[in-house]
Amino acid sequence: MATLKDIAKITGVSIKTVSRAVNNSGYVRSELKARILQEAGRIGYASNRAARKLRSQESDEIYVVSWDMDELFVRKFTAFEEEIRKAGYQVILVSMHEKDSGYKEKILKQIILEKPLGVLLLTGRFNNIGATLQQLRTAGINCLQLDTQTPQTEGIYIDRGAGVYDAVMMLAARTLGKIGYLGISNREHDWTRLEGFRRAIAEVGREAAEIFPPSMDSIYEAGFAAAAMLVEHRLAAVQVYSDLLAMGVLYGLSVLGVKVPDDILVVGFDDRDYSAYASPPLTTIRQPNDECGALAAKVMLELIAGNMDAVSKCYVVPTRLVERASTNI
Amino acid sequence: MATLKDIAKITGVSIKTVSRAVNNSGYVRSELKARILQEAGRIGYASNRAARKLRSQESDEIYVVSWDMDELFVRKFTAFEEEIRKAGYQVILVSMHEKDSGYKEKILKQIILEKPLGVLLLTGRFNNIGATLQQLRTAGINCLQLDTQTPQTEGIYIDRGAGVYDAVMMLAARTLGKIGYLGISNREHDWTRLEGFRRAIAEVGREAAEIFPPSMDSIYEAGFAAAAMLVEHRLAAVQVYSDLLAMGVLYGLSVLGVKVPDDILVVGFDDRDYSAYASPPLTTIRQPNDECGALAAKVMLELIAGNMDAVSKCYVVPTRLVERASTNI
DNA sequence: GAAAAATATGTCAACGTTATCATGATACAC
DNA sequence: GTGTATCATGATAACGTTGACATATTTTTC
Repeated sequence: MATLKDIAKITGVSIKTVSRAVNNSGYVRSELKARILQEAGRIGYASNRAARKLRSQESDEIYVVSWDMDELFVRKFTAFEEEIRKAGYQVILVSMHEKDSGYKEKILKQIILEKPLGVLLLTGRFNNIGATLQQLRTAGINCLQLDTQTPQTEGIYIDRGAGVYDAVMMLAARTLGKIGYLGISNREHDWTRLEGFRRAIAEVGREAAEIFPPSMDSIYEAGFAAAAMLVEHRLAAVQVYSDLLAMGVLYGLSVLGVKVPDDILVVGFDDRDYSAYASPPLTTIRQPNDECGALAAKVMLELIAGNMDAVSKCYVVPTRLVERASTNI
Repeated sequence: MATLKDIAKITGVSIKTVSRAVNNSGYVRSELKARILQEAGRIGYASNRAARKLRSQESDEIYVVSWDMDELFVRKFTAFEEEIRKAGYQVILVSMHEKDSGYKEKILKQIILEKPLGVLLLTGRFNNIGATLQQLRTAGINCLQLDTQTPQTEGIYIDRGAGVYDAVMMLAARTLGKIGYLGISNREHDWTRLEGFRRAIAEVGREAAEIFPPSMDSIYEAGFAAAAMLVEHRLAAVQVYSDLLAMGVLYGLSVLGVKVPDDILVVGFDDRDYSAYASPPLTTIRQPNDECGALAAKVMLELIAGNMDAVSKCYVVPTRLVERASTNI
């Protein structure tokens, strides 16, 4: 492998000068720099990351900590990774899908030990994400969470209320009957969606119903069971809490012989992969996970650049309504 | 951060002796070693990976190269990652979802430059995966592919033919009518499934049909359009090439007013996340992606341990039939 | 035209680890 | 008792890079 020493020997200057040239730091005559860079390219020089890290005591690695790698995670991650890699840094993914709880602490210690350039917590499942962030910050590590669930004073937040508002306004324009909201019980972050629903209903002055199915083993089953409730309420349209719940609803309705969209319009939330493949394909409110990932990368790069107040801002990302057959009368 | 030097100072021995103790290499009096390790634990010593890599010229990093991170990939990856991390190595994920083709070569060069302990190619989309493997091997890097698609003389391979055979035998036991196979055109690796279908049909001596829908923009649409073909053939049951294709089929059938499973039994292939959420939930042949990932880790660890012929073996992994409502008469 | 500032290069040491070689011990054989 | 393994430790030098500091040279400033 080619080293700075090799280039120094070839060009007849000191190692330090070569270092300055390839790192674009300090002063080097532009003509000399050009010659050095040319030689470097010729012999295929690439900086030894281990040596650089050892000496400079700073790394070019950004850790992404995940809990479960579902598709929503993947969308965020790939967007983040692409942006970070473009900026010349390394992304290291660490997943924590481990059973015992001590594992989390162990991994976290390992990460702090590596003194990475940054850490992105890409999971809402940290039972104490605030404390973890604090722990990283006191260790002097740039860190960021990407939760998007709860409205926050800082961080990246998807405006779910506005998404639901838009969808319900669309439903109101397409039907004359009663519009329902199918939620899930006991979930705090359901609130933002419900708020959007109420705002839209108040604006159009339409008859409405808020339905909360009893919780079951799986969200899908809850949706299946809830289909009968929708029929009872004689809804013309329904906004469902999530795509997964909506999938259950679609199955339940088909078993009951209720046609979508002929008898009832259905809108989901998330835009999961499967929503496009449902029977019928599901209209849904797309969570812009890729945008969030890219945005997180941007904030991280700002942080690395020393712009510390980038993290204390609140970024609100809008959703997008994706219309498919389930609302297409 | 605590270093070997610190421990040496405390215990009053040389750095090298401490190094020997913590690395369990060379000779150290057992009583002294115990004392050193105790001190190391007390002050929270952890080996500096950068320094170790620089000096020893060998790393503890295993790269995983992916193309697209779909859920099947995620299942393989998480299983692989867990096993490798348990063995004390680092896993670094590099995704190549980049447009320009030169990108692949660039990343590959970067990886080789890092001289990692191993590389796992976790993608079938390398247009020349054999050459890439060769390139890595000549660079002296332990490497492995995890394609699972095509039957190979070496590597890990999912026995798709046997999976389809099992499913069709189940269908034959549940119905008396004609059984169909819905494939996709122009795909070489369709062959293994078709072979399984034919073997089962030959065994039960049942009337059968092999149907290949015209290719469309998306697999899902192709399935939707193919529903009519299934009806024309008056099939009692159908084995579909993939879950995605089957999702289209289910939608097409529902529009045509054909009931699943009352009028026709449907079996997919893959066990994607969405299959459990279809209308009705889809019986499918599960690809054991997690097992494959764990197996790949095992082979990789063998390779690292110097057991070079571990990679030249062929590992065949069986599928598993997951029965859901779409075949539940 | 002298002082100050910017430009341009080099020397040396250090980051924390491991490899090489050297040096004692201690044990065992003949 | 001498020779040869085995056991046990240390001194020193790397690995490739960058930081601190030194030293020229050129340019700018008043």
